[in-house]
Amino acid sequence: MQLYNTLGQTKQEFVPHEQGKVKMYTCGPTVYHYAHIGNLRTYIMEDVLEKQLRFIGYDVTRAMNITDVGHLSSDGDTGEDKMLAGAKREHKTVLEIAKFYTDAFFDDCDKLNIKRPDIIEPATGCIDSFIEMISVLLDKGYAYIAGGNVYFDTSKLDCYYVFGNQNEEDLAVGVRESVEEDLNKRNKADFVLWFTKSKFEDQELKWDSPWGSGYPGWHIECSAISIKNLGEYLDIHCGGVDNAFPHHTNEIAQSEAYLGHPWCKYWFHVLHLNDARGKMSKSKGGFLTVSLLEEKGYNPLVYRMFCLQSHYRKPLTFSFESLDNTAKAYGKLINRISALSESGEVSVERCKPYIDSFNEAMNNDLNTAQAITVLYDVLKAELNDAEKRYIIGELDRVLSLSLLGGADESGAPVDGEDAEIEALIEKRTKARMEKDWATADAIRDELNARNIIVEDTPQGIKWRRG
RNA sequence: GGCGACAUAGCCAAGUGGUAAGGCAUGGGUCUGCAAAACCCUGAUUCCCCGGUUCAAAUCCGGGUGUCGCCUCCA
Repeated sequence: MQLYNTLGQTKQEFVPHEQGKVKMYTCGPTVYHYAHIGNLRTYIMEDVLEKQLRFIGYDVTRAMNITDVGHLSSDGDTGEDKMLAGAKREHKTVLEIAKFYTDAFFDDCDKLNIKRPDIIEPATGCIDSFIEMISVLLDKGYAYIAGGNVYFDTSKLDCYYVFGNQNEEDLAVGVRESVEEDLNKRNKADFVLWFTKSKFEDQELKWDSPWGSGYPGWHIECSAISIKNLGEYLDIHCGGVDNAFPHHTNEIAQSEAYLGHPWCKYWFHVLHLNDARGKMSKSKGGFLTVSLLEEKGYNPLVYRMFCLQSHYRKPLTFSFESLDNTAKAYGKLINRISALSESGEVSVERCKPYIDSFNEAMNNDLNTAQAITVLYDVLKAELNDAEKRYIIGELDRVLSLSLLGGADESGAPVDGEDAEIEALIEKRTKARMEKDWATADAIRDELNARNIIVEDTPQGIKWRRG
């Protein structure tokens, strides 16, 4: 498989550290608010990566953290911790907030058919690992204590700026308004490993450490959780582009200083979802969530398809015009697939070329837009319906667009409402037989008003929820 | 100021030197009591601009322009 690696900024052949096995790490959400659909774009693309790796035979182990502490300072450093601000806003404790939004995050993932990582670790459960790692960094001379905090000393590294050719002198400190320079730092790029003194004095969660009561820095979490669960050699580290610097750069610095050898070989970064104003972000407000899309009548999987039609390394601009476009396309696709019968013998031999071309697209740096066109090729192909269903089912193991409709059908048993609809359809059929078009159309209008779509096909009348 | 990504029809988008995939929308047609669905047909003399290399460039090189991101909160 060819993958673009931010480390080196080129497409490279993917070769895991241990043959046949892939260790994958994902920077998880900060659970102080709902995830917006831009956040979810990253998780969708990572999900596709993981599933494609499994599809072509790798044994994948994937871990993700839940940030319920640390790197939570509020937007613009207005003096409140994000988790604390969330807690105050909703009159809950920090841990209650974390639990609530963690659950909300996974609900959204479920709706988008995003598989749970094998390992999910909240940061608050790994404090001992952070302390152990920081202790080693101090012992090895990669860290120092100043003003009550423990800092990582970037000048001890041969190469700090691993993702590009930056010079430390060019770093603009405090570019953002209201972010102040930390005078305890020996070098501009140094970062905090452990806080005991911070501008957020009312930190709700604190832990004892050799350096005093405090809480972990913003970057140590991912390194420690990854090494603890996936070992000393990581194959793929994922995240949104905005994490490349400084978060991932710092992770590499501290992990390799701690381990004493190279750590992660491939860095997979997903570009942002933009709207007319630029990057969608929680701090700007007006962001879209999965529930909001549902309220507007969109199936969340339409958003998944929207993401898959683009490439993960391209900025994607969101607009309702584009989403409507995809909603239409998705509806048509599902329609065509559900019209397929179960008849015919499946010849794996005949199906193979389509699966091959799907893999060819996907193994070329996850060309999902190209991979989706295989779906259309299959529908048009000279294959029997059973074969088409078989191929689509296989491809959907990676695409996860519920193309064969499983979830919907099993989740909607015939209930009272269905029986009532069936009765109305029956009545309309009778009217049509008698050429009583007025009655037939009236019934159809009534059903339409209840969001039921009625279609008169040569095979009989079909109905579905719109 | 420094670093990085992106730029193809109304929209989403493939394409990595050989003469512009696919999807949605549009228009026309078949079918139909009508509608819907389905199916068929219909689109860029051209790939942000200007140079260069080549028999041949959307694709390579040089120089611009524009949009977006990062430079210690961010997916």
